[in-house]
Amino acid sequence: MLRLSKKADYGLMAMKHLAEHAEGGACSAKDVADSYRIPQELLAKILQRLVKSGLLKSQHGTYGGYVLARDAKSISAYEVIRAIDGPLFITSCVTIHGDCEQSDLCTIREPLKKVNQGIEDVLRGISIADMREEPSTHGQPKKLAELVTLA
Amino acid sequence: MLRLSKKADYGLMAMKHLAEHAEGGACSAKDVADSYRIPQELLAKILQRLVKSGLLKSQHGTYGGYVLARDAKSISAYEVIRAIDGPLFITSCVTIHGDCEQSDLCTIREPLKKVNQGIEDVLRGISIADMREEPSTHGQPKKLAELVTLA
DNA sequence: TTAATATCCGACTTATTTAGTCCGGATTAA
DNA sequence: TTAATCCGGACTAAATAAGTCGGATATTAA
Repeated sequence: MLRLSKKADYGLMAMKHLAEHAEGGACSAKDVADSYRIPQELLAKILQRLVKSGLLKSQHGTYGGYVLARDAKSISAYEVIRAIDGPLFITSCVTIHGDCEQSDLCTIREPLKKVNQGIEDVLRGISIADMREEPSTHGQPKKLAELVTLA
Repeated sequence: MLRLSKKADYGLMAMKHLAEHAEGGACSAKDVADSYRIPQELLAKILQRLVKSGLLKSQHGTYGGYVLARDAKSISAYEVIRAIDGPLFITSCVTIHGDCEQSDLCTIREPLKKVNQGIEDVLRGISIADMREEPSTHGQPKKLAELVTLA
């Protein structure tokens, strides 16, 4: 159903949390998990992946935890999601390993690649910092206009 | 992983097929299934949902089958996907029934709603007719530019 | 009227993916 | 040394998706 996994959800929440608590040192996985009632062990694994992808830095030991590796403005939702859930492919047809069995029969792969690119662009266009903003007060659009070209 | 279900894939393939075979009367589920090696019974159910959603018309009996209910240009990928997979929500948080258990704790719902809208716009911007076009020959963008406004 | 071809629809099984748990180990600060 | 923390693999459980089956109804051709 084109839904984000819970892991990605949790990851985005954690990233946002870390962005908001950038002052005051690192946050532990437990801190974050408790704040949002996320299973601690699960969140731990998610944060580990974000470290391996270079989006977070970790600090072992007492008073250790995680901090953003870069400025929140420069980290896109796309990067977070991709780090957690892997490559983003809207089609079942197209995978890392190449194309599906029905490859020569599938006629919608090319068109859907463009849709895929469009969605990727949308996700690239929003940063962790953007997510701190409160629901727009019906003013003019606040930030950026993404130009997505189809077909 | 933000992936389209196979059912949605199959549905789009079938819609495209029907668009290309609009002349020459209805196509049966079997015809379409055989063309793309889709399990016949499965495709049948998908086509039935598309009928219930008003995207296809069906004809019982010998030489019966399915035809598009409207012009291929006026049917968007979004409509097809939604008919098959139900409402499109990128967040796990937001469902038909309202918000998730962590509602008051979830801080990313609002930002993601905008992303969701952006993706919806991308999918609304491509029609079944658009999918007939062959991979672009690196010319200028062929069709439409979607303006997606975030944040 | 009968036979063949279709759609229709719900229940069911199986496969795959996602979510969550568990445990032992390594690192660091007090 | 001890307590807090990250690390990472293996595992189980839950949820979803994919596919199957059986029977009913509608339509057309012979």
